[in-house]
Amino acid sequence: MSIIEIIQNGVIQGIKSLYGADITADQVTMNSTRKEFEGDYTVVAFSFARIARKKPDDIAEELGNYLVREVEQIERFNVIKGFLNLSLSNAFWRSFLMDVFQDEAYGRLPANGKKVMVEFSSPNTNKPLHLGHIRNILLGWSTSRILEAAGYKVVRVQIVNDRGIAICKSMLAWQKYGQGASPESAGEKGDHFVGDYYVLFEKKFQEEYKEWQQRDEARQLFASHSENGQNEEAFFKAFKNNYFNKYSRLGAEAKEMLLQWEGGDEATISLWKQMNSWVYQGFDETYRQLGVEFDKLYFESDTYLLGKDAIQKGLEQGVFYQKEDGSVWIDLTDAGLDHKLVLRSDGTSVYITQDIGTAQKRYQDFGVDKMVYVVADEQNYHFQVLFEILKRLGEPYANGLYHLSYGMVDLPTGKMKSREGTVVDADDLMAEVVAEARANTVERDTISGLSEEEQEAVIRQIALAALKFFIIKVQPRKRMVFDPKESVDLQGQTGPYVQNAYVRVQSVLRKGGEQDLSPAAGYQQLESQEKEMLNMIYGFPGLVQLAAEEYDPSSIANFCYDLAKAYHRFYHDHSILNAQSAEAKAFRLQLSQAVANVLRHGMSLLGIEMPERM
RNA sequence: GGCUCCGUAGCUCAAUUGGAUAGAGCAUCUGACUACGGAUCAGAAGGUUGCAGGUUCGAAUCCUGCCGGAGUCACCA
Repeated sequence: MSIIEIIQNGVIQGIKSLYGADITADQVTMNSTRKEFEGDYTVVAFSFARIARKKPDDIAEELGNYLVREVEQIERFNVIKGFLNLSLSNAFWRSFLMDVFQDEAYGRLPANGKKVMVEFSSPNTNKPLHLGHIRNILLGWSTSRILEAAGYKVVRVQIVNDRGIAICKSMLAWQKYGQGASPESAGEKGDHFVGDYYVLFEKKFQEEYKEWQQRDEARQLFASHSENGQNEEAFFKAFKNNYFNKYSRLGAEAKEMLLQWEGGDEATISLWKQMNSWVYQGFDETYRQLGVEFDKLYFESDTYLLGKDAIQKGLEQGVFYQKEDGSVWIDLTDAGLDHKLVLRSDGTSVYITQDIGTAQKRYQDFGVDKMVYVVADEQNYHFQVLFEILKRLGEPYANGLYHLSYGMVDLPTGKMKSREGTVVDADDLMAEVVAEARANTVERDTISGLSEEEQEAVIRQIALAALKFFIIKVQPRKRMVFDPKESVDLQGQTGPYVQNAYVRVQSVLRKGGEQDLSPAAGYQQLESQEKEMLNMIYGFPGLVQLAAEEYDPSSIANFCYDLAKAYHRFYHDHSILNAQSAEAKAFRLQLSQAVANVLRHGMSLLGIEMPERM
């Protein structure tokens, strides 16, 4: 039983014995005592005022006396304005520390026998990954790590959007203008190489469009279609898609290519495979740099026809209804949603059809209890609809579906816009933070004793810690502003700050960790800062549980920062190796080790590594 | 326009899910080791938590109404 439960039970029994009332554990509001007061845990007495028909202060006083008398671990209490602050005994903290300080897996919860799938990244194959993907990937990866630590078996997947008109544009541009070039011949990463052809297509298309706008055909269209007062520029901007579909030569060629792809044309398929394989090589490199991997990749080219069977079955069950034109719909108005099309009148799929089929396939493949989709918040409505449909189809995993929705990443200058060239490329960004970390490390000259490779590894660890922490510390739901200048900061509330606390511990342990730590058992007067850290460490497993339940890695990041901060302060205020007694020294070495373990574990849940020196 | 999310210090973010005097970092200013790593620590300054009501012993948090921002409302993905 945790100390929190022990206290809660004590309170329940105390209320019973003092006032003859029965209460439950969730009626006992408890939290860690705030730093400015003495104590470890605080029980709020206000809620008992009605039951006991006494003033909160009096209740707290009586309850405090009861708890000190009846609960072994509680040693003292004080009452301030209806808050009962409880101090645990030094013996309790000492034995807790003794139990955990060598446990590197502390915070890992026992296996719960459940399996969860986490889908993240899910890029298109026509251009390289950017900052938005990075937030997605870091959220997906850290969430999957946290779920693992909370006892789940985790399957990491992505759905690769490898088909459609976009990749055809890249293919067509390469075919027309590429002259047989390859990433090798161009000396370029595969995903960037293919992305360049996508951009080239857009450029050529714009040129074609501009030229067409001067022709009679276009002039007449503008004259007859332009709404009252709409100027030429606005008209042609709005008309772009129409032009692509009905008039453009390049558009027609791209669409023709898509048809050939769908028809299984050999040359087209072979070109498609070639282009995509270049892209995958590029993606793999980016994933490797970020330190993430997947258990299984789903490709849209395999799944885009899935789901039709499910629609048919649902139609028979009456979940869906068919209109006269043959299109199939679902009425979700009683769930506060809308009518939604699930199959076109020509019998072809829409996006959601595919998602239904893919969910079913995944369940067949892995038999998961839960599925988490890491997708930006622009698709909130889509996932509400999808989950409601899967529920009505009676899918066994329907209650375990979760859309891990996250806000878009903005730049200090505003939104990222590909057309304005403000999109922050993932590879460029990583190179930038590494360069910054390298410059800093060289200037500090702290690790020049290490080999070249070791130095480079440490620099990368620092750089990625800065980048990852900067992004993960923000709650997923919130939109965030990404300032590239701040993301390479290595001081303050940053990943390297947390790493530095860990590195300090390692340095101390190298100098004094070999000795016998058993005198720690005789350490009597714990400092408040020591208890503060122990209290935080004590709460770590519960936080892992909570972070898993709420799919919220930011809480782990903030915890790591708070613990590192507490350690930095302690380290400054108190001597460890030159402590006043052998008991204090041993205890502090244990405590340092415990802090380091929790920091390393906590940061590993975010996909952040700890260097031994920095 | 309907629905959803967001609004906290100049800036970037917290706030133990309704608890105590709303906390950190950055930026600004001032300090700290003849000491275990200064990527550190301490201090100053910075707030009507968008606004107005309501519920409550207690509200940044819950309810209502406004204001501002974002997203979405395709036989697109």
